Amino acid sequence: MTARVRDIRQAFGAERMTAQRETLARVAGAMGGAFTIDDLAAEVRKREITLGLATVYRGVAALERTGWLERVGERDGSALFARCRAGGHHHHLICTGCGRIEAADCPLEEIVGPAESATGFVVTGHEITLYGLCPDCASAQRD
Amino acid sequence: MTARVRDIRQAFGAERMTAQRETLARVAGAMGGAFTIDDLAAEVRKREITLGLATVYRGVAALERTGWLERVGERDGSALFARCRAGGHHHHLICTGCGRIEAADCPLEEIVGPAESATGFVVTGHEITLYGLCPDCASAQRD
DNA sequence: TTTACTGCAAACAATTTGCACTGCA
DNA sequence: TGCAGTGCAAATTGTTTGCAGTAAA
Repeated sequence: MTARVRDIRQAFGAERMTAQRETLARVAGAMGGAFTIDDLAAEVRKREITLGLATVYRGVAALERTGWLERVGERDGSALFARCRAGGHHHHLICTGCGRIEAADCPLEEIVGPAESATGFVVTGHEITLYGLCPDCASAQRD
Repeated sequence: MTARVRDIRQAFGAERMTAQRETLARVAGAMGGAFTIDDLAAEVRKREITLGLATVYRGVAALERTGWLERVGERDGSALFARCRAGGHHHHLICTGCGRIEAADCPLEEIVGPAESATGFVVTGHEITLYGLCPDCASAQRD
């Protein structure tokens, strides 16, 4: 689950690599689910490392730029990010209980076609995020 | 397109109706598409009416509570709202050219069902946004 | 040596809230 | 009349930015 060294090295693409950025990529890669900037900063702090909040924001933005991280939605007004390894076109299911994230297939054709003909738009991209409870959290809630 | 009197009366459900709220519901109902709080406030101002910004926020929240308005996404960090047909699921198309937004019906079940059975999640909410070019921008781009 | 990255604090923008006041029901 | 709704301004909150110092390349 933890990101490998090769991944970390490539996380920032052609941009400059620093100790802070390595920490950022490493911790983000080990988060295991969707996380906010605050979650990430807290996790970094747990490792006894201090990073300026602005550095975290800028680092995450850079990781998003290279595609290493993906913005997958929002929670309580904060942006949610995740390292998603699923290849190809897909969307995300985010567990509102534990932040766990799963990839979901995209029923693109069934949505886009009708939408285009109904509105005259030419659809070039889209974003679909589903929120819910993963099996564990769902069963925990039933107790 | 303009909301009828009956609609306005029911917009706030059992909550108290005031002159400000009537204005709010009337203007929101006449917006024709998605709008931000700011758009709405500006439109109200055009009618030579003054409403406190907090009143607009609280009024929109109330309209959302009753289902009369729906939060449909965000633009430049501001929440986007729209008056949508009650009950029906739908998604939105955002024009990357001019920012114009259109709503279209959406067969949500076709996304949620398969996603739930594939992952074991219980889906409780969703965010769907399509990006593309509206007819005007699409033809402008061809020139 | 160049200049991108960092940290801090101040700046920002959207939204919320406290409080006294007003006016529906 | 009572209490929900209003208006203002101050407070919050997530995020961005200016700037001087530090360190990759």
